[in-house]
Amino acid sequence: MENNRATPGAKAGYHHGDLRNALITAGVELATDGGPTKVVLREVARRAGVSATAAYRHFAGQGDLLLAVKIQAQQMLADAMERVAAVAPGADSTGADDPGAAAEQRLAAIGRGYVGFALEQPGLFRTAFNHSLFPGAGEDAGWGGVTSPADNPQYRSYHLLTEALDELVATGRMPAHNRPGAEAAAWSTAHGLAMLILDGPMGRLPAADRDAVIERTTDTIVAGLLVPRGRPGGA
Amino acid sequence: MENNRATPGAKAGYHHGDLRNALITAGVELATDGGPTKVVLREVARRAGVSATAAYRHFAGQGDLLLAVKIQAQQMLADAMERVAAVAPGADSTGADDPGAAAEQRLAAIGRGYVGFALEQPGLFRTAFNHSLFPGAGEDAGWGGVTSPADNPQYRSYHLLTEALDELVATGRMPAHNRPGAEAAAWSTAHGLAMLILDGPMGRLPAADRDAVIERTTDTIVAGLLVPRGRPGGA
DNA sequence: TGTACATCAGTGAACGCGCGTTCACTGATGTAC
DNA sequence: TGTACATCAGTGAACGCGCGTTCACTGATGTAC
Repeated sequence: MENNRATPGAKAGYHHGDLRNALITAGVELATDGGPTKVVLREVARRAGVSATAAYRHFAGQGDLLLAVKIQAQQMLADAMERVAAVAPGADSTGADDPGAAAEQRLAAIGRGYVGFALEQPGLFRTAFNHSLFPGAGEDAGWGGVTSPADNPQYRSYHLLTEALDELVATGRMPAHNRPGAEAAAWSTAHGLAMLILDGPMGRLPAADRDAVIERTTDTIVAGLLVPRGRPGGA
Repeated sequence: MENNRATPGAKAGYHHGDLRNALITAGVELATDGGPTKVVLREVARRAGVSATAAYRHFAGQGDLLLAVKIQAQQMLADAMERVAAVAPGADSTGADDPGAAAEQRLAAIGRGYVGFALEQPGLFRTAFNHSLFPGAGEDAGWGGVTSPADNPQYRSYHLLTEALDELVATGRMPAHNRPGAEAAAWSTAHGLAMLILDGPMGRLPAADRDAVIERTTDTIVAGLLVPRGRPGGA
């Protein structure tokens, strides 16, 4: 295995050139197989071909490094979802016979993409949602508020979800009064499904059963989002 | 702080009498404030007023001890849900004007109980779902299959959920063809909601907003469970 | 009821481990003149 | 273009820490006779 030098042709020397990124990459490697607890400063430095001390030129400490890896994992989740959404029907809002149905399928695809990433990359998924005990009490550990704008790494995938839901309203397929809080409901269901499969009681299901559960759960939450419900204040 | 002796009046001696349980109790204490990573053999033994070595008379090692604590945390979650369910309308299936509505409220109460436990006892909740890396690859780490019977510590709360869903069908409020997989959908939504509040982007919401999100998400998944959907094989 | 002895459930010292972090240092790079 | 020097980005040895676990041990308990 080669050291992760800045560019393949760059002469290997005392100065790395892009050590910060190389360390993050090595950290992501470790997170990929083993999750957040494997992201250990000394091993990350070792993988980058550098002394442990060197990491302190680029990160305040292990917690800071792990936070950077966490944010990277969040971005990789967002990338995966964008890839899925790009393929889903109605991605460009044109050419669909039934724009409402297309938006609905798009929402379901986003959910499947989310759960799919979690199952294919459990280490990264866990890292993205790592509950960091030590980066400072009360801190956000990589999350902005749910409604915060674009420098939140999760914002891209959150935005995908928002768009799909908006389109469901625009096409008349979802009642406007169902719209508030819809992101939370959709996201919660996908997230819980992923977690219960990874670490919970659904982890032992045969693959076919598991896929059926994913399908039915997706159908259920989509149905709940679309069906007219009592307006706020009603029963 | 006293050593955790078997019984208050028992004479403190060389032999503890109920050390296994005392160690689990100390482990639960640590898990309560700090989650699973705080459940460290030496500290558990210290809290029980005993040498670290003594723990090896009762557990194979740290992983085994943590597993026992995890199972205890699962039982405490089940207890909390039973408490909530006992208070919910229709708990005894009698005396309700509208049994269907009662069953629906009961389901919602179970969900709120689940999320409530997670928010009130985050350390225990995380411990109950701790992804243990080392108790042996391929092992279950405290979960039986979703359909397995009563020696599964989670079975009690799972059973509550099953009963509520069955009753929704029995009262005609939920179409029978919605029934399969309904546990997974309900559980996933509650679990994801809890997780996203604890470790995810919904952690920063003001309490009022957070409660509103919980309410709307609950409504959404319940609506999805109740509304007639396409039968398997349909679109 | 008393005694010998096996077994059980503790003790405490010691081990090795890998970690995060600090320290004084040094080689490489860039800039002023 | 060349040289002096400040600054930057590395090195490697060392520290203390708390952990899990092993070891030889010993006090307490229970049982056979």
